[in-house]
Amino acid sequence: MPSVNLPLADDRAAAPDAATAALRRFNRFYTRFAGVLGPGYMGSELSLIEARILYEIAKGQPLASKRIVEALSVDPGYLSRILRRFTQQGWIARTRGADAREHPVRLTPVGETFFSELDRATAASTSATLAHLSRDEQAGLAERLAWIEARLAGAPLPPPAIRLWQPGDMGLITAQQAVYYRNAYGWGDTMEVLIGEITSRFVRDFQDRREQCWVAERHGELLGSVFLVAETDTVARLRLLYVDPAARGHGLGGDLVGRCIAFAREAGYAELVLWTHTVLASARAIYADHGFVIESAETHDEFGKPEQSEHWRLVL
Amino acid sequence: MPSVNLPLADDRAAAPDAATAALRRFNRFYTRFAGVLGPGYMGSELSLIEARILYEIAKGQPLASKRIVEALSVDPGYLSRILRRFTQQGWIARTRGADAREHPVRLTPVGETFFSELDRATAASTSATLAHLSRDEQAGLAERLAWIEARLAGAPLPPPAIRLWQPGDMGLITAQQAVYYRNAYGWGDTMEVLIGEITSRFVRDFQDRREQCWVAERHGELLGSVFLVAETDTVARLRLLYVDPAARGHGLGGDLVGRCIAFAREAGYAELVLWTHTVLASARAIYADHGFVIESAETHDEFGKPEQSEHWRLVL
DNA sequence: CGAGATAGTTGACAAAGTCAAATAATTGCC
DNA sequence: GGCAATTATTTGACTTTGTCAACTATCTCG
Repeated sequence: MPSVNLPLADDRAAAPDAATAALRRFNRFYTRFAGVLGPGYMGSELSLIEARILYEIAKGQPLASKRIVEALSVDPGYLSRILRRFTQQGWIARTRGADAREHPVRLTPVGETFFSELDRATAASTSATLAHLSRDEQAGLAERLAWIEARLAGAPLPPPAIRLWQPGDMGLITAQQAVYYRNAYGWGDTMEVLIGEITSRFVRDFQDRREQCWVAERHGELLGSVFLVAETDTVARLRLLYVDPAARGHGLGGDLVGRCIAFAREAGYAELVLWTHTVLASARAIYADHGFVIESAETHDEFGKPEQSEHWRLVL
Repeated sequence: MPSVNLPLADDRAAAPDAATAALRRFNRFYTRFAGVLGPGYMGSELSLIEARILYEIAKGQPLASKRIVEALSVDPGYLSRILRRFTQQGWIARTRGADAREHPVRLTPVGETFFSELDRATAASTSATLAHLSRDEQAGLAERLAWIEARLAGAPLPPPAIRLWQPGDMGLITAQQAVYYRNAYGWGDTMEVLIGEITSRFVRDFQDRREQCWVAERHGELLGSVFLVAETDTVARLRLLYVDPAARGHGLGGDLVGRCIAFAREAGYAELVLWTHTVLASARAIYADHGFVIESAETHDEFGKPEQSEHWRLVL
């Protein structure tokens, strides 16, 4: 379910701290929403923290208190008492760690049973919340949650996955690049038409063994793409290389070009050509890195304003 | 920043309760994330609940305890004590309501000052969390939060907004319809090409006064679209009417067709024609409702399998 | 070996939250 | 109009939750 990020005119008019307001609003909403699920966790006798602690133990198995304190930022003294209660319930047992200061805990069989029941009940309750959503909406929800978590956590994002094209990709690619080149370089509607024609033609004339399109995707978001099309029997053309600004600087463009070159060699082409523009500095750097050289240059006016374009070639 | 929901092959392979797992995971993440902001709210002396109560009062001004209890599901006794503390602090004053059982509270000037400082501090802190995100990411975040809140709250979704097309829409429309017709009717790649060509041509030959495209959008999601293009001087053609399954049954398709008809009349066309398929029952119903009648029908094989198609006409 | 750090526990509290009974006002019903 | 039932809020008497600092048992490093 890939989507593309298209900043549009009306978004720009929005207040600069609209995002702040949105997050605060969501915060209010979610504390209430989760709070409904929360106190007296899922009808069990556990409080939310206790449930979280049990979850950490179940996940980490022989787990020192210290780890729980770190993971949940709970007071060590408080934790100690909770763990004693768990022990009295027969859910956990203390073990000896390599370091004898630690008294790692693990679930007893009774604890395993209790936890798995709790887990199942929680899942069922969450699932019920989601029951009124359609399959597509559920998938959309999961994707959005992952996206949000990644950004808010400030955690390093996973590298985008590169895959072959599939139906639906062409339109997204067209939209993404058209909007990007409009915003970044002021290239007009003709650009959108041009890209649309290239992608349409690609699907129409697609030759399995001699042509290909690669797409980079992360959390359902399109982050880059490149096309390799047959020009003649011996010449292949690389087209529409694109890397989203959000994904630049991690070698994604190079990866995509690398795939093209490898594929072109496999397919038995003698050379690989491409057409690009002088303003597209980072793309040019990638081409140069991979051994492409400029054959010729010319200025044209197809994008609504004059641009210097260049023809590059790589002998395979 | 519209996006489209494209259910793809690999998504279908995902476990049926992937969404449940995702929500539970997010729950764990967000309680921790919000918890960081939470206890000892934003460095103020208030707890999270106290801050929320103050927020409700500031928002609702003369506000009966009862309302707060409802909004926040806090214990009335507990609230009573908190309100007494607020009164002692000089932040709020009790008033008499029309119903003398109620003792609505409102902020004193001191309270107003205190609240606005707290509010500013909270906003600043939230804003700081968002500082490492780009403009686009912030906008994307806000949209996703709103989307999620709407689904999880189970609140009635706002009706989609209908607007005129803008750059980038064409690709999204193409992708959306291509994927939909593939999944729902098994129409193949030619369909994607066909739609892509129609949308490309629309942008290329766009005539401001005689042609138009309307797009329905909600929370950044494309939910429907329709095109009106000039066929001859006196005949206009309605093309590519589409309403997302998620938005059906609320008259959106009718609205879109209505806009086309109104525009066609304005623009001075004598008639409006369209081409559709017998399997597209709901679209056909809309056309019939708006006075279109079938002129002719034929079977063709352009979509990868034989389909019965129909030509409809409306005299304006 | 011994000083200083680390993991966990305990005692003594403070804060947060709950529940039922009490109070004051209102509504509905004859 | 009067009285029982209901509603909004408060209060007392609790329990639970959470905090902080002191304490014990180990470990680490020179």
